[in-house]
Amino acid sequence: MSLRHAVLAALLDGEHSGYQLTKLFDVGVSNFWYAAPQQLYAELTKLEADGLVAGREVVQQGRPNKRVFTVTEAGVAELAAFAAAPAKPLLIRDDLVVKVHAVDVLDPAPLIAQLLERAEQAAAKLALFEKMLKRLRGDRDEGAFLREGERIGPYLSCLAGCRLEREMRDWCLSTARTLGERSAHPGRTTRS
Amino acid sequence: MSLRHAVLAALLDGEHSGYQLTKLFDVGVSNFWYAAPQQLYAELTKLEADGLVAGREVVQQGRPNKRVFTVTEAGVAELAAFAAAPAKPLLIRDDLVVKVHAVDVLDPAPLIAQLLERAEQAAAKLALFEKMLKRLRGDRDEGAFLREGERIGPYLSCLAGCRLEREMRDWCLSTARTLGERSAHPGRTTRS
DNA sequence: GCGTACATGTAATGTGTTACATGATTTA
DNA sequence: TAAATCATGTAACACATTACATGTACGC
Repeated sequence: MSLRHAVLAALLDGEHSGYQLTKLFDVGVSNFWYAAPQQLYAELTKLEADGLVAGREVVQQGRPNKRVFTVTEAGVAELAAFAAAPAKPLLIRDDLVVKVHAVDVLDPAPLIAQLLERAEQAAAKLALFEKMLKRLRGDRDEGAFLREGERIGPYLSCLAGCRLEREMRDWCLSTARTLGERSAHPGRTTRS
Repeated sequence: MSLRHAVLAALLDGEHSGYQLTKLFDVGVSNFWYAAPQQLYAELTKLEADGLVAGREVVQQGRPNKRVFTVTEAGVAELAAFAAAPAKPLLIRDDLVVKVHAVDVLDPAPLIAQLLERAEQAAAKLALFEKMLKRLRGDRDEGAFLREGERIGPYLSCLAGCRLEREMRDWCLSTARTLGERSAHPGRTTRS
């Protein structure tokens, strides 16, 4: 039941439509929550019915109209209750690491390809996150910004995203290298 | 539908009962897949029905009997098909980072407590993983083991777990410090 | 006798994913 | 005119979580 809190937290950054949230949650790991587009539309409907967000129609030229949402006072209260409650443990599920775990009975070639692809995706996200950090802190350096900035939440969560993506990239690259070298010099008994 | 592959991968490490898998998946992030106990029992039943694992009754003294499972040839084939298919993107969901994202409208005190608690948990897991790495590589150094070891999959996935837990620990500590210092010296306009 | 660890499940509920459906407007 | 982006949803299905249920055996 905490998709709603993730949505509320995302809406603190400003008014957004369902579609815009889709994009934010697609980059997603930035705020450590993944959600599919359809989940977001459904959740926004529920949140509005519960009075935690307020919707507003925005008429656009050249594009379909959209509804943008803001967090209400009740929404902030809900977030406060959520933050005070004990945090659930991190939920993580990753195909790729499972495959690597099983690599000894598998053909390593497709895995190496997938690791390199994932490394690239991670590098791209990292670049995106670092750009966002720069934008958030403006001309201040990080220390000063974290001491004096008015809004540091998104910056701090983005730092977490950076750490994750950096490690993901490096792990993928080093794992791909290890597997590649073993394929090139199979100095051990072949299994299967 | 890849809980089954995570289970198959875990069973490559040796015969395990449902209960034992419960413990492995509870430490869990080591192989980057979280699953609740009830999921595992259900999945094992299905896997056995599909012929991907073989169960064997183990009679114990002083304890209830248990059924342990091994991956069959069909199971390995299933894993191979899984590994060859494109990997799904990493799925991550973390309450705690969502809370930090929203910290600017919240009371930071309970959050700081949660961050420190999480840091401790991460440190404990890291220690566990590092012990496991030592056990897996034996007396060889890492480079030699990765070049010459016969079974490196679990080692590589455990390295990923180490990276994640190390970063989680450091991020939690540095975020808690930042929030703590701001509470101590509120040199900015108070909101709300 | 009580709590903890071992050991395994069923059933109900809640959440998330996938497929389908629609339609405007912009760029190639 | 075909594809891409913007924009929002419904419905069916798959999956995960929670609560409940049961029972052995060990150590305190």
